[in-house]
Amino acid sequence: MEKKVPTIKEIAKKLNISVSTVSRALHDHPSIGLRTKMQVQKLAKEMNYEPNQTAIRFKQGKTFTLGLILPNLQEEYFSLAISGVEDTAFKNNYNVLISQSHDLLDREQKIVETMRKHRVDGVLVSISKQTNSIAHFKQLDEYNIPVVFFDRVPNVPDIHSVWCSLYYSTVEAVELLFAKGHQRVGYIQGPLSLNIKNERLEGYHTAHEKNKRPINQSYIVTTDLSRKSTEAAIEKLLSLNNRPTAILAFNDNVALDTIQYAKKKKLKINKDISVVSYANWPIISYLDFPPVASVEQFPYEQGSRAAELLFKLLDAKSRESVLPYENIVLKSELIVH
Amino acid sequence: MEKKVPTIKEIAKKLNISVSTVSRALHDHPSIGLRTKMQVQKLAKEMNYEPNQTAIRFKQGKTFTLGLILPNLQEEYFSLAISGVEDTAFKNNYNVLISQSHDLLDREQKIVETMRKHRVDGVLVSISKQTNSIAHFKQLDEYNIPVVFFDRVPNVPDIHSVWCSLYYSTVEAVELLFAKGHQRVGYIQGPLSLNIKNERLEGYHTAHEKNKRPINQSYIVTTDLSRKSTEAAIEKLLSLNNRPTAILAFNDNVALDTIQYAKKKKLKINKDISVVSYANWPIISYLDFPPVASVEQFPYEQGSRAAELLFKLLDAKSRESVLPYENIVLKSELIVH
DNA sequence: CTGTTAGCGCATTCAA
DNA sequence: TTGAATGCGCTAACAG
Repeated sequence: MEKKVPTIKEIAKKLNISVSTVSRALHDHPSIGLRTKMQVQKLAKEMNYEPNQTAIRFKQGKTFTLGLILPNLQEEYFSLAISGVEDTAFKNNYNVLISQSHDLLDREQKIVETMRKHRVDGVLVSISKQTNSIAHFKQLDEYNIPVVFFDRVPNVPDIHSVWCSLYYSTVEAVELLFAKGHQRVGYIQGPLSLNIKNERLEGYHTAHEKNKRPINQSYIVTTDLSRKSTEAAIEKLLSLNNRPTAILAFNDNVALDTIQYAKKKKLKINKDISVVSYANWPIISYLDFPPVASVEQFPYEQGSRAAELLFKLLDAKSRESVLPYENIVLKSELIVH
Repeated sequence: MEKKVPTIKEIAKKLNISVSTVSRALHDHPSIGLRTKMQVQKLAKEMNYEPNQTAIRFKQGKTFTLGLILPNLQEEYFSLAISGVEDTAFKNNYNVLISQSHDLLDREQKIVETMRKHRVDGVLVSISKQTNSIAHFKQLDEYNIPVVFFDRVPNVPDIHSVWCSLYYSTVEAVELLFAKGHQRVGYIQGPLSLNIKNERLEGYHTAHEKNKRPINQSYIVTTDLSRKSTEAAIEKLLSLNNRPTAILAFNDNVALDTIQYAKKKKLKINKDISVVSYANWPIISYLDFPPVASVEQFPYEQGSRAAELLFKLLDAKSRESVLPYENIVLKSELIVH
């Protein structure tokens, strides 16, 4: 009942040749006679021979698997990144082992441990919002497992990374709001751990400077991304004497919470208050009053570029060479709705 | 620079004992002297010994990996299912290899091939909407790789499956609409391939019968789940003389398209027309006019139950026994918003 | 209670 | 151009 999976040994026996010849024939080794090679390949196909991956992995000391650590899978943003990683991995005949940190540092640390034990060949990671040290990733160096950070990248030197620069789009976004006549633009920033490359804030500043507008520090508030915290933040903004008429929200999630809260407070969206946001979820097209614009960060491309970089590192490693740290920066785009 | 990973051989040498003794000691084999066992375990810890998974996989002829095939990862629904599968897999020290069929039959077939080549120990699948034959899954039987279908389950005998029954919730949903005074309830059904266990339709019928309402066949329309098709379907309903005042939508996606289209046609949601839907996306809480109710299908639980069933099958297999086909049916719940 | 041995499937080195 | 032999790390059958 169980179909027996053939091995090179059986092919060898049937053809009365040695296993090494079979192995070489199957790999198009140059020093194999055309006749034998053809014979072997023909029989292999007939017998439905398929190399035993577990054996190869064992022999090569590689798993042909890369670990992908994400904060979560719920956000479509990350699931698009997965597709980018998977497509690239597939092209390289690699598997992807996905794990969610659920934005918890200790889970992230455990995942790294698990992946190391499973001997993944390399790791791609978008860090959790609690991650304030990357010691657990640095530890992988000792095992010669390369790591590429992407999207959510820690602000430390000597790492490989791929991320999307938000600076120019942010300037553009704030200037768009100015152009629409908004005098006072608030900014709801995310947790500091995710803000280390504070490009949103820099862009916010630049836009104000370029347009000779003063910055009111009370227009800048912070959320830890929980709904409650976001509501507290927006509440702070709305209760100001001269409250902002437009808001730059850390991401679409924050934007949604902001919009909902503002509506609850009887504010008319896009009239009393406008929102610009980051991420560009497809879902926002279903909103009655969507953000006026979104900053697209190309998660699919970030994922595939990160995977490509990782394969470059793996390739170098197999040639016993070491590449310098590389930091790839993509450019975001402002999408006006 | 590269940290050398110790093996049992080295432990054995250091203690002047044999590798098999080390192996047994590490596995708490009963026939090992307490002293030696302690010694071994102590040294192993000191040396940071970690068993080489690739070697074990090779030796055992197992990958300790299960394949998970999903239509896509974008829908939060499926990402919750992933979490259910992963948590259960983790408890069993298994890895999960995830792939997306993107609702295409040929991709699904290729994925099955790939997973077989990678020698996954078992497969979990929620079929694509094009899947009209499960020959590619049946083929896995010959390799003794068990398959569990879940959520989107084909309507054929002799399979293992886990799904969520929608019948009672659908009756409840339609009766809720009746109770709210709706005389005419339309139904936008999905593609036939996903409708084989037509529980939505059955529930729709039952509710009408129970309440002695005739069924108007023109109130039942079909979408292939693309936006265009959904719009055509709702257009059909809205252009009827006696158009429905409430709609049962195949899922939240269809519900969103329906609501948006109705708004475009200047209908007041929840007044001129109400919607009930399946899936209960968190996102709908952000809508100004969400569906009046949703049928929750517990994707996380479906995923974990499916994984548990698969492990039961794997366990039986390792004992050379074969279990009868099992079909686990969960019950959906109507969530009124 | 412990050691010896064999072997999983494959790639590869060395020898012919 | 091909074959024989080796070993990757581990488990388990068999022997003591």
